[in-house]
Amino acid sequence: MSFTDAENTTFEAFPKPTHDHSQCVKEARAKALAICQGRGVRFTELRKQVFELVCASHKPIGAYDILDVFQKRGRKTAPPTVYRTLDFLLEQGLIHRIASLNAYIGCDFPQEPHRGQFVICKLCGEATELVSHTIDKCIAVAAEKLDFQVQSRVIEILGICSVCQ
Amino acid sequence: MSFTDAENTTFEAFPKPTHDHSQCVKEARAKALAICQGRGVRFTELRKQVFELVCASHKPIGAYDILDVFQKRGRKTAPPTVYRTLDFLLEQGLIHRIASLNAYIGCDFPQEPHRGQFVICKLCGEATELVSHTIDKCIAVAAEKLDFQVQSRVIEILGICSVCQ
DNA sequence: ATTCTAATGTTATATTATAACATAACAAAT
DNA sequence: ATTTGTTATGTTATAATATAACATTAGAAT
Repeated sequence: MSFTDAENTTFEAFPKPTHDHSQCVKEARAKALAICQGRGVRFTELRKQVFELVCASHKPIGAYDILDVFQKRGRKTAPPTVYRTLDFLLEQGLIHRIASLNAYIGCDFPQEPHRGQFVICKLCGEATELVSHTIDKCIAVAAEKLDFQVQSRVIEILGICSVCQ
Repeated sequence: MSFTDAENTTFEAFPKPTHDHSQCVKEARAKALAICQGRGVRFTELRKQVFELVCASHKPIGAYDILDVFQKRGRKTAPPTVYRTLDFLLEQGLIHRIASLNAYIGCDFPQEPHRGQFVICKLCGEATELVSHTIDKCIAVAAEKLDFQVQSRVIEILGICSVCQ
């Protein structure tokens, strides 16, 4: 579910506990595969598995959490394998990194590469992606005034979600 | 130097290489001292020294950089000492943490506690603090729509500053 | 089949941060 | 000025996050 309000902010609601998450992951994987095929880059088994782990919930997941899962599955894996794979997924815009948590989350709008904006619940850990064109605009205005060339940005809003209040 | 534009964004220009930085630090230290006295918290020698190191430039500085300086000065210091002191300065709003760099920078507006918004040059490392009420407003609107209680936020804009272009 | 490149494996180590407990410095009250 | 309670700092160890450097494997393209 997503909105575009008067301020031109598009965002998803905190994922309802009731939503069919297996379906959610399935769609994300199909999208990711299509994007990779379209770009002529390989969505290997390893990449697919890491992507699925990242998308397994709407809570950002740490690199070492991913590592642990692989190791518990009996796959002997070292940190560089995980980090490289995360880097690939980041480059392709299939996931985002949450700097304030050192963690990773699936991108809800992978079709067009963009910088994520996130609302993150400190209690349940759920994170929601925002797309606020007003914020983008405001940043663009400030950047222009400073004659500053924007390359990337980190926008993370932390607090308590409606479910956890 | 600071501006407030039509979008209600207040910000400082990238510090001119010509500005009198020793004066800049001196003022910051006086302000910090006054704030601590006003609040009845202690601005100890250690805290003063860490604060001065953080304010020594307009580039965010890492905790271990601070540690190195202390050790080079012959003061036997361990990480917890530095981190605790940084935590104190953060709590008092005298410095900010830049999540995307794991680094710390002096706060330009310590009188009233706030969450920083930063523009950071990836080449020279200089960082400038923004205060955009438009961005704040936009976040508030989105948060209200999501029924989300904002506790803190991370806003960091990375790119190339006018000097480095 | 060969060759080239991209992907992954492997080992080691760098960087950032905190837990847990010990000591010291300071402030307030006797 | 001593005691007492509290805050600040010291100390040791280790946790958590991330990357460098080089070896091997798997795919793609000829």
